[in-house]
Amino acid sequence: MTIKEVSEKYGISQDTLRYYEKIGAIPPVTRTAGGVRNYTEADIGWVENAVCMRSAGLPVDVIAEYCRLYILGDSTISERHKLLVEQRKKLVEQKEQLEAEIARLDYKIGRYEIAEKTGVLSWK
Amino acid sequence: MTIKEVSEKYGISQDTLRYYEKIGAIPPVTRTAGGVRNYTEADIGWVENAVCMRSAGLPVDVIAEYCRLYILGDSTISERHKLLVEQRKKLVEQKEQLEAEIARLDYKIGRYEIAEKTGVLSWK
DNA sequence: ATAATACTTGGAGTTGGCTCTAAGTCAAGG
DNA sequence: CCTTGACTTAGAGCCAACTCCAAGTATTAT
Repeated sequence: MTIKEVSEKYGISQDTLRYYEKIGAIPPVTRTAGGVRNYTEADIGWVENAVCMRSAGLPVDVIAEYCRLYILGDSTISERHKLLVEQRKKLVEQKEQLEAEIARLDYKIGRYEIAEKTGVLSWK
Repeated sequence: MTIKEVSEKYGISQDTLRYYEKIGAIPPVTRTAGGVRNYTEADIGWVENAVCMRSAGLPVDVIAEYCRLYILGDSTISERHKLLVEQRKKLVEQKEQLEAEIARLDYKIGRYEIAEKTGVLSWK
């Protein structure tokens, strides 16, 4: 698969794909004899991994660190495990923040709906 | 309340408080005769609003826009309502992204736990 | 009154994550 | 072979959200 196809498949720019490779958020991509990127299924799996992690807000350096450990082989299994658990914890915290803010907004929105019916906004 | 106290109360820097005021994410803060910030309860309410919204990832320009509309008065009630509803929608989408990624991580973490028990990591 | 500390401002610098540019190379159609 | 368009690189530029800095003013303790 060409960089263009992968870019379209995941809705990210070709620049971003090259950037992820440069910083190590995905391992070096397979190339043709001429040096052109030719993504294999495995390469695409790594792209998908990076895209999912980013869409949840994981920083690129964490993704790169995971990737680096993976390349180092089995001796890094427990480190990778630890990294994933840490990141999971952060995501759960973020989710709780989001839920709290959604609840806050719901309260405010409720007030606005009353205000629009009655013409009175009884607060700040 | 001084800027230092507010900063400590909410765990954000004095620089950030001044920055929020400069860009309009909070309305102009009450001052002493000498020009020193002296946060009233109302000012603190706005700070809390900004901190909550930011912690959920709402961009500062949206917070500033809400604040601007608020200052314009009752004629902007329906606009403010709309803004809140839009932002709520974005937060719900983010939350869904987070949940999906947490589930993905749980799957991976499960694999690592099996790997650490059996010595086999049966995948990539 | 004076020193030490906390505040003020405008503006420059930093970080993360892209995004764009320039100059050159590769691949397919005519 | 030659053109056209997609690809390559290193490196510069951009945006959001701070964060820091310098130079000056205010407040507090002695």
